[in-house]
Amino acid sequence: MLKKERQAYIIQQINIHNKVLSSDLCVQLAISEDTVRRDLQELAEEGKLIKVHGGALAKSFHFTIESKQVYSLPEKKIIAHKAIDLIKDGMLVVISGGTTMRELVNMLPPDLNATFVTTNVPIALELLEHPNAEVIFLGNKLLKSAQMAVGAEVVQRFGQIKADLCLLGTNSIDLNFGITDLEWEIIEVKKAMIACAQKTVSLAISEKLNSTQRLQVCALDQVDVLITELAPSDEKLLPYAKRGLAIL
Amino acid sequence: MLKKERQAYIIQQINIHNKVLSSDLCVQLAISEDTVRRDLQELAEEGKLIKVHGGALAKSFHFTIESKQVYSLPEKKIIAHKAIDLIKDGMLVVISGGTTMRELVNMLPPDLNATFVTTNVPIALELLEHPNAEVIFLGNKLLKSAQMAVGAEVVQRFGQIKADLCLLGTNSIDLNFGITDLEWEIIEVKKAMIACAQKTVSLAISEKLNSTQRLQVCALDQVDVLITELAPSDEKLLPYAKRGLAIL
DNA sequence: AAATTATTTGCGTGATTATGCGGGAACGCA
DNA sequence: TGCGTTCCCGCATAATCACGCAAATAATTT
Repeated sequence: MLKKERQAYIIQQINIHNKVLSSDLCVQLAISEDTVRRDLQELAEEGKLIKVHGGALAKSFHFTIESKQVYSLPEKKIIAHKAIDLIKDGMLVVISGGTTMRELVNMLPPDLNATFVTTNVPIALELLEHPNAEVIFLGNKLLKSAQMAVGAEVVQRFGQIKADLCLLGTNSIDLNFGITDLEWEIIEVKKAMIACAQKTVSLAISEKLNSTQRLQVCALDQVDVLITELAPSDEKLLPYAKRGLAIL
Repeated sequence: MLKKERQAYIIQQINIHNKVLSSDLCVQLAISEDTVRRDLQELAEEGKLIKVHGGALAKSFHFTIESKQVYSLPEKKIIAHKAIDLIKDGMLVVISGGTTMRELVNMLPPDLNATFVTTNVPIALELLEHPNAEVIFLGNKLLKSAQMAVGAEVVQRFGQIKADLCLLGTNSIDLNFGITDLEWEIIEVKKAMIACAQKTVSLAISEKLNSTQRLQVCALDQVDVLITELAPSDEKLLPYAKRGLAIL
Protein backbone atom coordinates (compact mmCIF):
# COMPACT_ATOMS: atom_id res chain seq x y z
CA MET A 1 0.00 0.00 0.00
CA LEU A 2 1.30 3.40 -0.99
CA LYS A 3 2.00 6.09 1.53
CA LYS A 4 -0.43 8.51 -0.06
CA GLU A 5 -3.15 5.90 -0.02
CA ARG A 6 -2.60 5.35 3.63
CA GLN A 7 -2.75 9.04 4.36
CA ALA A 8 -5.92 9.37 2.32
CA TYR A 9 -7.40 6.58 4.39
CA ILE A 10 -6.46 8.40 7.56
CA ILE A 11 -8.04 11.63 6.34
CA GLN A 12 -11.16 9.71 5.49
CA GLN A 13 -11.35 8.24 8.97
CA ILE A 14 -10.85 11.67 10.44
CA ASN A 15 -13.65 13.08 8.37
CA ILE A 16 -16.01 10.37 9.51
CA HIS A 17 -15.22 10.21 13.19
CA ASN A 18 -13.55 13.54 13.92
CA LYS A 19 -10.72 11.60 15.51
CA VAL A 20 -8.42 8.63 15.12
CA LEU A 21 -6.27 6.65 17.50
CA SER A 22 -2.77 5.71 16.42
CA SER A 23 -3.29 2.29 17.92
CA ASP A 24 -6.39 1.69 15.77
CA LEU A 25 -4.73 2.83 12.61
CA CYS A 26 -1.69 0.64 12.94
CA VAL A 27 -3.95 -2.40 13.29
CA GLN A 28 -6.26 -1.43 10.44
CA LEU A 29 -3.44 -0.62 8.08
CA ALA A 30 -1.14 -3.37 9.33
CA ILE A 31 1.85 -1.07 9.80
CA SER A 32 3.96 -0.10 12.78
CA GLU A 33 3.00 2.64 15.19
CA ASP A 34 6.01 4.63 14.13
CA THR A 35 4.82 4.83 10.58
CA VAL A 36 1.37 5.88 11.70
CA ARG A 37 2.87 8.55 13.87
CA ARG A 38 5.04 9.78 11.03
CA ASP A 39 2.00 9.92 8.75
CA LEU A 40 -0.02 11.84 11.30
CA GLN A 41 2.86 14.21 11.85
CA GLU A 42 3.21 14.80 8.15
CA LEU A 43 -0.51 15.42 7.71
CA ALA A 44 -0.45 17.73 10.70
CA GLU A 45 2.34 19.76 9.12
CA GLU A 46 0.23 20.07 5.99
CA GLY A 47 -2.58 21.34 8.17
CA LYS A 48 -4.95 18.51 7.34
CA LEU A 49 -5.48 17.49 10.93
CA ILE A 50 -4.45 18.21 14.48
CA LYS A 51 -2.03 15.86 16.15
CA VAL A 52 -2.66 14.97 19.75
CA HIS A 53 -1.29 12.45 22.19
CA GLY A 54 -2.42 9.00 21.08
CA GLY A 55 -3.93 9.99 17.76
CA ALA A 56 -5.28 12.97 15.86
CA LEU A 57 -8.34 15.18 15.61
CA ALA A 58 -10.17 16.78 12.72
CA LYS A 59 -9.30 20.38 11.99
CA SER A 60 -12.94 21.36 12.38
CA PHE A 61 -13.10 19.76 15.76
CA HIS A 62 -15.55 21.49 18.05
CA PHE A 63 -15.24 20.08 21.49
CA THR A 64 -19.00 19.82 21.73
CA ILE A 65 -18.81 16.69 19.63
CA GLU A 66 -16.68 15.08 22.29
CA SER A 67 -19.79 13.88 24.07
CA LYS A 68 -20.59 11.67 21.12
CA GLN A 69 -18.02 9.20 22.36
CA VAL A 70 -20.67 6.52 22.55
CA TYR A 71 -19.49 4.77 19.47
CA SER A 72 -16.04 3.75 20.52
CA LEU A 73 -16.72 1.69 23.57
CA PRO A 74 -13.77 -0.62 23.86
CA GLU A 75 -16.03 -3.66 24.25
CA LYS A 76 -17.47 -3.10 20.82
CA LYS A 77 -14.01 -2.83 19.37
CA ILE A 78 -13.03 -6.16 20.85
CA ILE A 79 -16.14 -7.76 19.43
CA ALA A 80 -15.64 -6.18 16.05
CA HIS A 81 -12.07 -7.34 15.93
CA LYS A 82 -13.01 -10.92 16.59
CA ALA A 83 -15.74 -10.85 13.97
CA ILE A 84 -13.48 -9.42 11.29
CA ASP A 85 -11.32 -12.53 11.44
CA LEU A 86 -14.28 -14.50 10.10
CA ILE A 87 -14.51 -12.44 6.92
CA LYS A 88 -12.34 -13.71 4.10
CA ASP A 89 -11.63 -12.45 0.61
CA GLY A 90 -14.39 -13.17 -1.86
CA MET A 91 -17.08 -13.75 0.74
CA LEU A 92 -20.65 -12.55 0.50
CA VAL A 93 -21.54 -11.18 3.89
CA VAL A 94 -24.96 -10.17 5.13
CA ILE A 95 -24.71 -7.54 7.82
CA SER A 96 -27.25 -5.92 10.13
CA GLY A 97 -27.10 -2.58 11.91
CA GLY A 98 -26.08 -1.12 15.22
CA THR A 99 -23.09 0.69 16.65
CA THR A 100 -21.08 -2.50 16.99
CA MET A 101 -21.48 -3.12 13.28
CA ARG A 102 -20.46 0.44 12.53
CA GLU A 103 -17.31 -0.13 14.50
CA LEU A 104 -16.71 -3.38 12.68
CA VAL A 105 -17.10 -1.87 9.23
CA ASN A 106 -14.85 0.94 10.25
CA MET A 107 -12.14 -1.47 11.31
CA LEU A 108 -12.24 -3.62 8.19
CA PRO A 109 -8.77 -3.96 6.71
CA PRO A 110 -8.59 -1.76 3.60
CA ASP A 111 -7.32 -4.54 1.38
CA LEU A 112 -10.25 -6.86 2.09
CA ASN A 113 -12.16 -7.83 -1.04
CA ALA A 114 -15.63 -8.85 -0.03
CA THR A 115 -19.25 -8.16 -0.91
CA PHE A 116 -21.58 -6.86 1.76
CA VAL A 117 -25.35 -6.92 1.73
CA THR A 118 -27.26 -4.74 4.15
CA THR A 119 -30.57 -2.96 4.65
CA ASN A 120 -29.20 -0.47 7.14
CA VAL A 121 -28.51 3.05 5.92
CA PRO A 122 -25.68 4.14 8.24
CA ILE A 123 -23.92 0.83 7.72
CA ALA A 124 -24.21 1.22 3.96
CA LEU A 125 -22.73 4.68 4.18
CA GLU A 126 -19.85 3.42 6.28
CA LEU A 127 -19.25 0.54 3.89
CA LEU A 128 -19.05 2.96 0.98
CA GLU A 129 -15.96 4.46 2.56
CA HIS A 130 -14.15 1.17 2.26
CA PRO A 131 -11.88 1.12 -0.79
CA ASN A 132 -12.54 -2.44 -1.92
CA ALA A 133 -15.85 -3.56 -0.50
CA GLU A 134 -18.73 -4.08 -2.87
CA VAL A 135 -21.92 -2.87 -1.25
CA ILE A 136 -25.43 -4.01 -2.00
CA PHE A 137 -28.33 -2.27 -0.33
CA LEU A 138 -31.64 -4.07 -0.32
CA GLY A 139 -34.08 -1.24 -0.27
CA ASN A 140 -37.72 -0.57 0.24
CA LYS A 141 -39.64 1.43 2.76
CA LEU A 142 -37.28 2.67 5.47
CA LEU A 143 -38.06 2.27 9.12
CA LYS A 144 -37.11 5.43 10.97
CA SER A 145 -36.42 3.93 14.37
CA ALA A 146 -33.89 1.45 13.02
CA GLN A 147 -32.74 3.40 9.98
CA MET A 148 -33.17 0.30 7.88
CA ALA A 149 -35.27 -1.04 5.04
CA VAL A 150 -38.05 -3.42 6.01
CA GLY A 151 -40.96 -5.17 4.41
CA ALA A 152 -41.86 -8.07 2.17
CA GLU A 153 -39.79 -6.80 -0.70
CA VAL A 154 -36.63 -6.97 1.37
CA VAL A 155 -37.43 -10.38 2.76
CA GLN A 156 -38.09 -11.73 -0.68
CA ARG A 157 -34.82 -10.44 -2.04
CA PHE A 158 -32.84 -11.98 0.76
CA GLY A 159 -34.43 -15.21 -0.39
CA GLN A 160 -32.60 -14.78 -3.70
CA ILE A 161 -29.21 -14.57 -2.01
CA LYS A 162 -26.84 -17.29 -0.87
CA ALA A 163 -24.51 -15.66 1.62
CA ASP A 164 -21.47 -17.10 3.36
CA LEU A 165 -21.88 -15.22 6.56
CA CYS A 166 -24.59 -13.38 8.46
CA LEU A 167 -23.33 -10.88 11.03
CA LEU A 168 -26.14 -10.09 13.39
CA GLY A 169 -26.07 -7.27 15.90
CA THR A 170 -27.98 -8.69 18.84
CA ASN A 171 -30.17 -6.87 21.31
CA SER A 172 -31.07 -9.85 23.42
CA ILE A 173 -29.92 -13.42 23.47
CA ASP A 174 -31.09 -16.14 25.83
CA LEU A 175 -30.59 -19.86 26.28
CA ASN A 176 -34.26 -20.68 25.96
CA PHE A 177 -35.65 -18.00 23.69
CA GLY A 178 -32.67 -17.53 21.40
CA ILE A 179 -32.33 -14.13 19.82
CA THR A 180 -35.20 -11.74 20.43
CA ASP A 181 -36.02 -8.21 19.37
CA LEU A 182 -38.64 -5.51 19.72
CA GLU A 183 -40.27 -4.67 16.45
CA TRP A 184 -42.09 -7.00 14.18
CA GLU A 185 -40.76 -5.51 10.99
CA ILE A 186 -37.19 -5.89 12.13
CA ILE A 187 -37.74 -9.51 13.12
CA GLU A 188 -38.97 -10.29 9.64
CA VAL A 189 -35.84 -8.94 8.02
CA LYS A 190 -33.45 -10.56 10.47
CA LYS A 191 -35.12 -13.90 9.93
CA ALA A 192 -34.57 -13.57 6.23
CA MET A 193 -30.94 -12.63 6.78
CA ILE A 194 -30.33 -15.71 8.88
CA ALA A 195 -32.13 -17.96 6.44
CA CYS A 196 -30.04 -16.92 3.48
CA ALA A 197 -26.63 -17.37 5.12
CA GLN A 198 -24.61 -20.52 5.63
CA LYS A 199 -23.28 -19.37 8.93
CA THR A 200 -24.89 -17.03 11.44
CA VAL A 201 -22.80 -15.01 13.86
CA SER A 202 -24.34 -13.19 16.80
CA LEU A 203 -22.46 -10.15 18.06
CA ALA A 204 -23.49 -9.07 21.53
CA ILE A 205 -21.88 -7.30 24.44
CA SER A 206 -22.06 -9.48 27.51
CA GLU A 207 -24.76 -7.45 29.21
CA LYS A 208 -27.14 -8.57 26.47
CA LEU A 209 -26.64 -12.19 27.45
CA ASN A 210 -29.59 -13.89 29.12
CA SER A 211 -32.03 -11.12 28.32
CA THR A 212 -35.19 -11.42 26.28
CA GLN A 213 -37.59 -9.20 24.43
CA ARG A 214 -41.07 -9.74 23.12
CA LEU A 215 -40.47 -11.26 19.72
CA GLN A 216 -38.24 -14.12 18.64
CA VAL A 217 -35.83 -13.69 15.75
CA CYS A 218 -34.52 -17.23 15.86
CA ALA A 219 -33.89 -20.15 18.19
CA LEU A 220 -30.48 -20.59 19.71
CA ASP A 221 -29.63 -23.59 17.55
CA GLN A 222 -29.83 -21.44 14.45
CA VAL A 223 -26.87 -19.42 15.65
CA ASP A 224 -23.47 -20.85 14.78
CA VAL A 225 -21.08 -18.43 16.44
CA LEU A 226 -21.42 -16.16 19.44
CA ILE A 227 -19.06 -13.24 19.87
CA THR A 228 -18.83 -11.14 23.01
CA GLU A 229 -16.10 -9.02 24.50
CA LEU A 230 -15.39 -11.73 27.08
CA ALA A 231 -12.74 -14.41 26.82
CA PRO A 232 -14.17 -17.58 25.24
CA SER A 233 -13.44 -19.42 28.45
CA ASP A 234 -15.53 -17.06 30.57
CA GLU A 235 -18.01 -18.95 32.67
CA LYS A 236 -20.93 -16.79 31.54
CA LEU A 237 -20.46 -18.28 28.12
CA LEU A 238 -20.22 -21.90 29.20
CA PRO A 239 -23.95 -22.69 28.86
CA TYR A 240 -23.89 -21.37 25.32
CA ALA A 241 -20.86 -23.46 24.42
CA LYS A 242 -22.64 -26.52 25.78
CA ARG A 243 -25.54 -25.82 23.45
CA GLY A 244 -23.19 -26.18 20.52
CA LEU A 245 -22.35 -22.56 19.73
CA ALA A 246 -18.80 -21.68 18.78
CA ILE A 247 -17.57 -18.99 21.14
CA LEU A 248 -15.07 -16.33 20.11
CA MET B 1 6.08 -3.25 -27.31
CA LEU B 2 5.91 0.40 -28.21
CA LYS B 3 6.20 3.17 -25.74
CA LYS B 4 2.75 4.51 -26.57
CA GLU B 5 1.20 1.12 -26.04
CA ARG B 6 2.87 0.80 -22.69
CA GLN B 7 1.70 4.18 -21.53
CA ALA B 8 -1.81 3.43 -22.71
CA TYR B 9 -1.72 0.27 -20.64
CA ILE B 10 -0.57 2.23 -17.62
CA ILE B 11 -3.39 4.74 -18.01
CA GLN B 12 -5.81 1.89 -18.33
CA GLN B 13 -4.57 0.32 -15.12
CA ILE B 14 -4.85 3.65 -13.38
CA ASN B 15 -8.42 4.02 -14.52
CA ILE B 16 -9.31 0.60 -13.22
CA HIS B 17 -7.47 0.57 -9.92
CA ASN B 18 -6.89 4.27 -9.20
CA LYS B 19 -3.25 3.38 -8.63
CA VAL B 20 -0.30 1.44 -9.98
CA LEU B 21 2.88 0.16 -8.40
CA SER B 22 6.10 0.51 -10.36
CA SER B 23 7.07 -2.95 -9.25
CA ASP B 24 3.87 -4.45 -10.65
CA LEU B 25 4.16 -2.68 -13.95
CA CYS B 26 7.70 -3.76 -14.70
CA VAL B 27 6.63 -7.37 -14.25
CA GLN B 28 3.41 -7.04 -16.26
CA LEU B 29 5.13 -5.22 -19.11
CA ALA B 30 8.40 -7.15 -18.87
CA ILE B 31 10.54 -4.04 -18.84
CA SER B 32 12.99 -2.57 -16.40
CA GLU B 33 11.97 -0.44 -13.46
CA ASP B 34 13.77 2.48 -14.97
CA THR B 35 11.62 2.49 -18.03
CA VAL B 36 8.50 2.27 -15.94
CA ARG B 37 9.66 5.16 -13.87
CA ARG B 38 10.44 7.20 -16.94
CA ASP B 39 7.00 6.44 -18.36
CA LEU B 40 5.29 7.45 -15.16
CA GLN B 41 7.32 10.60 -14.99
CA GLU B 42 6.39 11.48 -18.53
CA LEU B 43 2.71 10.84 -17.92
CA ALA B 44 2.91 12.87 -14.75
CA GLU B 45 4.35 15.81 -16.68
CA GLU B 46 1.45 15.55 -19.10
CA GLY B 47 -0.87 15.69 -16.12
CA LYS B 48 -2.37 12.26 -16.75
CA LEU B 49 -1.55 10.93 -13.31
CA ILE B 50 0.17 11.77 -10.07
CA LYS B 51 3.56 10.28 -9.44
CA VAL B 52 4.35 9.11 -5.94
CA HIS B 53 7.08 7.10 -4.34
CA GLY B 54 6.67 3.50 -5.46
CA GLY B 55 4.11 4.06 -8.18
CA ALA B 56 1.43 6.50 -9.25
CA LEU B 57 -2.11 7.54 -8.39
CA ALA B 58 -5.07 8.60 -10.50
CA LYS B 59 -5.52 12.32 -10.98
CA SER B 60 -8.94 12.02 -9.40
CA PHE B 61 -7.33 10.93 -6.17
CA HIS B 62 -8.66 13.73 -4.02
CA PHE B 63 -7.97 13.99 -0.42
CA THR B 64 -7.07 17.55 0.08
CA ILE B 65 -10.42 18.64 -1.29
CA GLU B 66 -12.36 16.88 1.44
CA SER B 67 -13.09 20.09 3.30
CA LYS B 68 -15.56 21.19 0.64
CA GLN B 69 -18.58 19.91 2.51
CA VAL B 70 -17.88 21.97 5.57
CA TYR B 71 -18.89 25.17 3.91
CA SER B 72 -22.44 24.76 2.70
CA LEU B 73 -22.73 27.58 0.28
CA PRO B 74 -25.53 30.06 0.80
CA GLU B 75 -26.44 29.65 -2.87
CA LYS B 76 -27.51 26.10 -2.18
CA LYS B 77 -29.74 27.27 0.62
CA ILE B 78 -31.47 29.70 -1.67
CA ILE B 79 -32.04 26.99 -4.23
CA ALA B 80 -33.27 24.56 -1.62
CA HIS B 81 -35.69 27.10 -0.28
CA LYS B 82 -37.25 27.71 -3.69
CA ALA B 83 -37.58 24.00 -4.36
CA ILE B 84 -39.27 23.27 -1.07
CA ASP B 85 -42.20 25.45 -2.10
CA LEU B 86 -42.98 22.94 -4.81
CA ILE B 87 -43.46 20.08 -2.38
CA LYS B 88 -47.00 19.75 -1.04
CA ASP B 89 -48.61 17.44 1.48
CA GLY B 90 -49.33 13.98 0.15
CA MET B 91 -46.95 14.20 -2.74
CA LEU B 92 -44.68 11.40 -3.90
CA VAL B 93 -41.32 12.97 -4.60
CA VAL B 94 -38.37 11.37 -6.36
CA ILE B 95 -35.12 12.94 -5.23
CA SER B 96 -31.52 12.56 -6.38
CA GLY B 97 -28.28 13.25 -4.52
CA GLY B 98 -25.75 15.99 -4.01
CA THR B 99 -25.03 18.61 -1.41
CA THR B 100 -27.82 20.87 -2.60
CA MET B 101 -30.32 18.10 -1.98
CA ARG B 102 -28.90 17.47 1.45
CA GLU B 103 -29.45 21.10 2.23
CA LEU B 104 -32.98 20.88 0.91
CA VAL B 105 -33.89 17.84 2.98
CA ASN B 106 -32.41 19.53 5.99
CA MET B 107 -34.64 22.53 5.49
CA LEU B 108 -37.88 20.65 4.92
CA PRO B 109 -40.66 21.98 7.19
CA PRO B 110 -41.22 19.45 9.99
CA ASP B 111 -44.96 19.27 9.45
CA LEU B 112 -44.68 18.27 5.81
CA ASN B 113 -46.33 14.94 5.07
CA ALA B 114 -44.81 13.58 1.93
CA THR B 115 -43.24 10.41 0.61
CA PHE B 116 -39.72 10.52 -0.76
CA VAL B 117 -38.11 8.02 -3.06
CA THR B 118 -34.34 8.05 -3.46
CA THR B 119 -31.38 5.85 -4.33
CA ASN B 120 -28.84 8.03 -2.59
CA VAL B 121 -27.54 6.88 0.79
CA PRO B 122 -26.69 10.20 2.47
CA ILE B 123 -29.99 11.67 1.32
CA ALA B 124 -31.86 8.70 2.74
CA LEU B 125 -30.09 9.13 6.05
CA GLU B 126 -30.97 12.80 6.13
CA LEU B 127 -34.58 12.09 5.24
CA LEU B 128 -34.83 9.65 8.11
CA GLU B 129 -34.28 12.54 10.49
CA HIS B 130 -37.50 14.15 9.30
CA PRO B 131 -40.39 13.45 11.65
CA ASN B 132 -43.10 12.95 9.07
CA ALA B 133 -41.49 12.02 5.80
CA GLU B 134 -41.96 8.52 4.55
CA VAL B 135 -38.76 7.32 2.95
CA ILE B 136 -38.39 4.68 0.29
CA PHE B 137 -34.93 3.61 -0.76
CA LEU B 138 -34.63 1.79 -4.05
CA GLY B 139 -31.63 -0.39 -3.45
CA ASN B 140 -29.25 -2.52 -5.37
CA LYS B 141 -25.53 -2.41 -5.95
CA LEU B 142 -24.14 0.86 -4.59
CA LEU B 143 -21.84 3.04 -6.62
CA LYS B 144 -19.04 4.34 -4.42
CA SER B 145 -18.32 7.56 -6.25
CA ALA B 146 -21.91 8.77 -6.07
CA GLN B 147 -22.96 6.94 -2.91
CA MET B 148 -26.09 5.79 -4.66
CA ALA B 149 -27.76 2.63 -5.90
CA VAL B 150 -27.50 1.95 -9.62
CA GLY B 151 -28.33 -0.78 -12.07
CA ALA B 152 -31.21 -2.35 -13.94
CA GLU B 153 -33.04 -3.32 -10.78
CA VAL B 154 -33.31 0.30 -9.72
CA VAL B 155 -34.36 1.48 -13.16
CA GLN B 156 -37.04 -1.16 -13.33
CA ARG B 157 -38.45 -0.24 -9.96
CA PHE B 158 -38.68 3.41 -10.87
CA GLY B 159 -40.80 2.18 -13.76
CA GLN B 160 -43.34 0.94 -11.22
CA ILE B 161 -43.69 4.34 -9.62
CA LYS B 162 -45.86 7.30 -10.55
CA ALA B 163 -44.32 10.29 -8.84
CA ASP B 164 -45.58 13.85 -8.67
CA LEU B 165 -42.20 15.49 -8.67
CA CYS B 166 -38.64 14.70 -9.60
CA LEU B 167 -35.99 16.87 -7.91
CA LEU B 168 -32.79 16.52 -9.85
CA GLY B 169 -29.44 17.77 -8.63
CA THR B 170 -27.75 18.88 -11.80
CA ASN B 171 -24.06 18.81 -12.64
CA SER B 172 -24.31 20.38 -16.05
CA ILE B 173 -27.15 21.94 -17.98
CA ASP B 174 -26.97 23.43 -21.43
CA LEU B 175 -29.37 24.86 -23.99
CA ASN B 176 -28.45 22.36 -26.67
CA PHE B 177 -27.44 19.25 -24.78
CA GLY B 178 -29.88 19.48 -21.89
CA ILE B 179 -28.76 17.87 -18.66
CA THR B 180 -25.54 15.90 -18.87
CA ASP B 181 -23.48 13.86 -16.43
CA LEU B 182 -20.30 11.84 -16.18
CA GLU B 183 -21.00 8.21 -15.43
CA TRP B 184 -23.13 5.88 -17.44
CA GLU B 185 -24.66 4.15 -14.46
CA ILE B 186 -25.81 7.44 -12.99
CA ILE B 187 -27.36 8.52 -16.27
CA GLU B 188 -29.43 5.36 -16.39
CA VAL B 189 -30.91 6.00 -12.98
CA LYS B 190 -31.57 9.68 -13.56
CA LYS B 191 -33.36 8.88 -16.80
CA ALA B 192 -35.63 6.51 -14.95
CA MET B 193 -36.30 9.12 -12.28
CA ILE B 194 -37.33 11.66 -14.86
CA ALA B 195 -39.48 9.19 -16.74
CA CYS B 196 -41.54 8.23 -13.71
CA ALA B 197 -42.36 11.75 -12.56
CA GLN B 198 -45.02 14.10 -13.82
CA LYS B 199 -42.86 17.13 -13.33
CA THR B 200 -39.08 17.39 -13.45
CA VAL B 201 -37.21 20.09 -11.57
CA SER B 202 -33.56 20.80 -12.19
CA LEU B 203 -31.62 22.30 -9.29
CA ALA B 204 -28.35 23.88 -10.31
CA ILE B 205 -26.14 26.65 -9.06
CA SER B 206 -25.62 29.18 -11.78
CA GLU B 207 -22.05 28.17 -12.51
CA LYS B 208 -23.39 24.88 -13.82
CA LEU B 209 -25.40 26.68 -16.48
CA ASN B 210 -24.17 26.28 -20.05
CA SER B 211 -21.74 23.53 -19.22
CA THR B 212 -21.75 20.02 -20.61
CA GLN B 213 -20.33 16.63 -19.81
CA ARG B 214 -19.96 13.51 -21.86
CA LEU B 215 -23.29 11.78 -21.40
CA GLN B 216 -26.81 13.09 -21.78
CA VAL B 217 -29.39 12.54 -19.07
CA CYS B 218 -32.23 14.24 -20.88
CA ALA B 219 -32.98 16.92 -23.41
CA LEU B 220 -33.90 20.38 -22.22
CA ASP B 221 -37.57 20.01 -23.14
CA GLN B 222 -37.95 17.19 -20.65
CA VAL B 223 -37.21 19.60 -17.82
CA ASP B 224 -40.20 21.54 -16.52
CA VAL B 225 -38.67 23.80 -13.91
CA LEU B 226 -35.20 25.26 -13.50
CA ILE B 227 -34.07 26.51 -10.11
CA THR B 228 -30.89 28.48 -9.53
CA GLU B 229 -29.79 30.92 -6.87
CA LEU B 230 -30.33 33.80 -9.31
CA ALA B 231 -33.44 35.93 -9.57
CA PRO B 232 -35.86 34.51 -12.18
CA SER B 233 -35.43 37.69 -14.19
CA ASP B 234 -31.65 37.32 -14.45
CA GLU B 235 -30.50 37.56 -18.03
CA LYS B 236 -28.48 34.37 -17.81
CA LEU B 237 -31.75 32.54 -17.43
CA LEU B 238 -33.57 34.23 -20.29
CA PRO B 239 -32.65 31.70 -22.97
CA TYR B 240 -33.95 28.92 -20.77
CA ALA B 241 -37.22 30.72 -20.17
CA LYS B 242 -37.63 31.17 -23.88
CA ARG B 243 -37.30 27.44 -24.33
CA GLY B 244 -40.35 26.96 -22.18
CA LEU B 245 -38.84 26.18 -18.78
CA ALA B 246 -40.41 27.68 -15.71
CA ILE B 247 -37.76 29.61 -13.81
CA LEU B 248 -37.75 30.00 -10.05
C1' DA C 1 21.03 0.74 -49.19
C1' DA C 2 24.24 2.70 -46.14
C1' DA C 3 25.37 6.04 -42.99
C1' DT C 4 24.15 9.27 -39.72
C1' DT C 5 21.38 11.06 -36.15
C1' DA C 6 18.02 10.85 -32.58
C1' DT C 7 15.49 8.27 -29.32
C1' DT C 8 14.85 4.68 -26.23
C1' DT C 9 16.26 1.25 -23.14
C1' DG C 10 18.89 -1.33 -19.50
C1' DC C 11 22.45 -1.33 -16.10
C1' DG C 12 25.59 0.31 -12.47
C1' DT C 13 26.43 3.53 -8.96
C1' DG C 14 25.34 6.27 -5.23
C1' DA C 15 21.70 9.24 -3.18
C1' DT C 16 17.10 9.46 -1.27
C1' DT C 17 13.07 7.73 0.92
C1' DA C 18 10.29 4.62 3.65
C1' DT C 19 9.79 1.60 7.31
C1' DG C 20 10.61 -1.00 11.55
C1' DC C 21 13.08 -1.62 15.90
C1' DG C 22 15.30 -0.51 20.31
C1' DG C 23 16.13 2.50 24.13
C1' DG C 24 15.21 6.23 26.89
C1' DA C 25 12.29 10.46 27.74
C1' DA C 26 7.74 12.40 28.25
C1' DC C 27 3.03 11.98 29.07
C1' DG C 28 -1.45 10.73 31.31
C1' DC C 29 -4.01 8.41 34.60
C1' DA C 30 -5.00 6.49 39.09
C1' DT D 1 4.04 8.54 43.33
C1' DG D 2 4.19 4.65 40.08
C1' DC D 3 2.81 2.26 35.92
C1' DG D 4 1.61 1.72 31.25
C1' DT D 5 1.34 4.08 27.07
C1' DT D 6 2.94 7.11 23.74
C1' DC D 7 6.56 9.82 21.89
C1' DC D 8 11.09 10.96 20.11
C1' DC D 9 15.68 9.87 18.46
C1' DG D 10 19.07 7.32 16.07
C1' DC D 11 20.15 3.52 13.41
C1' DA D 12 19.70 -0.54 10.15
C1' DT D 13 17.60 -2.30 6.18
C1' DA D 14 15.35 -2.47 2.07
C1' DA D 15 13.06 -0.36 -1.53
C1' DT D 16 12.97 3.31 -4.71
C1' DC D 17 14.94 7.00 -7.22
C1' DA D 18 18.24 9.91 -10.10
C1' DC D 19 22.12 10.24 -13.05
C1' DG D 20 25.40 9.00 -16.45
C1' DC D 21 26.77 5.85 -19.87
C1' DA D 22 26.65 2.46 -23.39
C1' DA D 23 24.08 -0.69 -26.18
C1' DA D 24 20.01 -1.19 -28.88
C1' DT D 25 16.44 0.49 -31.60
C1' DA D 26 14.08 3.74 -34.54
C1' DA D 27 14.10 7.70 -37.65
C1' DT D 28 16.31 10.51 -40.94
C1' DT D 29 19.51 11.76 -44.25
C1' DT D 30 22.75 10.90 -47.79
